[in-house]
Amino acid sequence: MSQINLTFPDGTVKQFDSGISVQEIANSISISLGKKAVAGKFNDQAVDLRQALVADGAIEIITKDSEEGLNVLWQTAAFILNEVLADKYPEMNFGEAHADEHGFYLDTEKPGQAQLAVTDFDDVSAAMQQVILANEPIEFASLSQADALKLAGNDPYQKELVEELTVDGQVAVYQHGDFTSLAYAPVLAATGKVKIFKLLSVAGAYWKGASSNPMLQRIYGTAFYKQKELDAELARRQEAHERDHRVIGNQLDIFFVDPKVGAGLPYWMPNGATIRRTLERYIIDKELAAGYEHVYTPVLANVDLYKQSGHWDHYREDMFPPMDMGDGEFLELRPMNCPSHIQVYNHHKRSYRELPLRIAELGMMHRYEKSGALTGLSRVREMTLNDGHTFVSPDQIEDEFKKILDLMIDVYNDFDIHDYRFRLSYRDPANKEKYFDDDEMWNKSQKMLKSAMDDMGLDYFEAEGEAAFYGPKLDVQTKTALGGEETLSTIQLDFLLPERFDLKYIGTDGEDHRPVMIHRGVISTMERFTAYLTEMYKGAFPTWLSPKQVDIIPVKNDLHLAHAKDLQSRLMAHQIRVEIDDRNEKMGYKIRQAQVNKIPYSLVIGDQEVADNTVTVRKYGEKETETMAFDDFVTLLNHDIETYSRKN
RNA sequence: GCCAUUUUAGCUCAGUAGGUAGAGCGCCACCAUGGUAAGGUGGAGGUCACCGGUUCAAAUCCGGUAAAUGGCUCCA
Repeated sequence: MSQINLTFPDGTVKQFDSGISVQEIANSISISLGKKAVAGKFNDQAVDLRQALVADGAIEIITKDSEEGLNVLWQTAAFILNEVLADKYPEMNFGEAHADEHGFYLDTEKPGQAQLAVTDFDDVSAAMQQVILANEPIEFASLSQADALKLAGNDPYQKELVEELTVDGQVAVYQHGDFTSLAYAPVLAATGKVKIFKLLSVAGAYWKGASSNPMLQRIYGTAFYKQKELDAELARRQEAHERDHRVIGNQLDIFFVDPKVGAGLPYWMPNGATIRRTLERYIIDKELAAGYEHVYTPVLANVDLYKQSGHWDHYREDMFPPMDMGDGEFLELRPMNCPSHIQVYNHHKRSYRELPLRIAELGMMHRYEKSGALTGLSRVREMTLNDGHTFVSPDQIEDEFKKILDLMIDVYNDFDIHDYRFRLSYRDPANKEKYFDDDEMWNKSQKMLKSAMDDMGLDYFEAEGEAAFYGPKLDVQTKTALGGEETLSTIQLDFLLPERFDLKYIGTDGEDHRPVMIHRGVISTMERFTAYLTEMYKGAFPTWLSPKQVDIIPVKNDLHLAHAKDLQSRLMAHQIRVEIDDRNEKMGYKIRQAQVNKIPYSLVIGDQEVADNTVTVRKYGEKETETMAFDDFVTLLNHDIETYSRKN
């Protein structure tokens, strides 16, 4: 019998008889591993425990309690869901079943009928429970492609999947009773191994993720070995909901969107406006210190400007339609600020001595986002971007790129933002028509970005098809409360617009030269950044950002209100945002209100405080109070604000 | 834009089977009230998203529109 060499994760290589199964390999290592094993990984590809191995390669055992082990459980739950639905609705078509970050999903289609709905979940769940209780083996088998196609019947999606999953004329499948499913990924060996599951929601999803394809009905669910784990997952979802900036934005009166005015056009209430104004002042000061010059440019411009920039050709579906002024002029709401800043650059003849020239603006722009994409403050149709365009000579690109990154990292530290990853966003080579057509430019600038990142020793990942139409980008990717990934900051290299607008500077040689543009946004749009911070802080903004910073609570209005008012005006003289709660309510009630509204500091003022010129301070989220001299409290506040309440 | 669901008081939600609306919180008033998470009583507040249809009668049934939510596609 021939032998194969298998490499284990720790690097050791062992020899086995060809045809050995993953389960047998696990057993050979230890009895406990054999028991805990739920699947294997062969050359980084998840495989069933019963898979026979006949070639050399890297092997890894996936255990029940690992993250990948959970995927096997989810895949099994999806298999059972698939089986139950196929039994209940013989005419139903099925797409792939998959595990994702928090559970599984299965794509379904009832041709020409009402699709499966949440109201069907009780019935379907009950049927799944029966399959689980029966606890019968799920067989792992291999069919010829012809047999598999026969089983797929009239289901167009299954037919396509059979073709895709065929290897050497054979298709791996799982079978339980009369039901056969394609093996998309490993499942457990028996239906009873799925202990706790829950169907969660339905949603539309395009077949193969292409909007030109039919839309299937996707059923989402999750499963665990223990009820406690499911409870924890449901609690996590609840916590995510409570963190959602739309929920907090409503509770704390930060913003609203009025359908009368228009979808995606948010109103900033005084609390939100205070946060925004604080952000704007902050970033402008940072930029001034970094050598930027701020401008104001119009949100409307002649459509010709965007024809010249290329937005008209490459970005039109995201733009509001032009306004016909009736005299041959067409005005366009700008979707980006770059052409405006180019006009600023071009307003004077420029010398190499002026470079890098850094133009910045809190630039308001309008993009016609698809209705289904709009989300609270994080995806809107009118937004103000912390925009900046740096014009550099080619030899200054790398240095300027690093300066911008330094600024970004500095700013992130001030906000205590640490959970993010860098993405190098390239154009999609298979889809070149979406981008400006200049291979050399793309290759050159993509390489340049990568080498600058390597040079700075920063971790990043690369993504094709994420570039802007005019050039590649470095994006900073963060997570929203609900788990979605969003771009916060971005730095983009642009060799194209300088060409299109014929930008020049006079070099040391007295000749004209072409500058390069770097587009950058550090704190994103005011809208998205506010949404992000709201979720990150869960509405408990650090003192410097908090709409209300201090809440003064007189113990008894008759006796202490006058003193409270005196304290208020003294704090206001220090630019502190302070309110007095002089309602006819008990103290406990007012303390509760201050906590519910997440005000950083509550001050209780009674006889003692009036007599000693002290304040009794309760910090948000803490139960203890501290009585201190008023002046010390002012010092504490100022320190808090000056350091942005950073933890480090 | 697409699929599904939803839309009732400022907010969160009830409203059973068609018979023209309720609660809690908030707001207002009065009473009570001296130390760290909800004192009491009363009151105001709603074209039941909008338009149309079925019906003697529609918050409730049907159709359309808009918006929101969950996803998909697309993006700061």
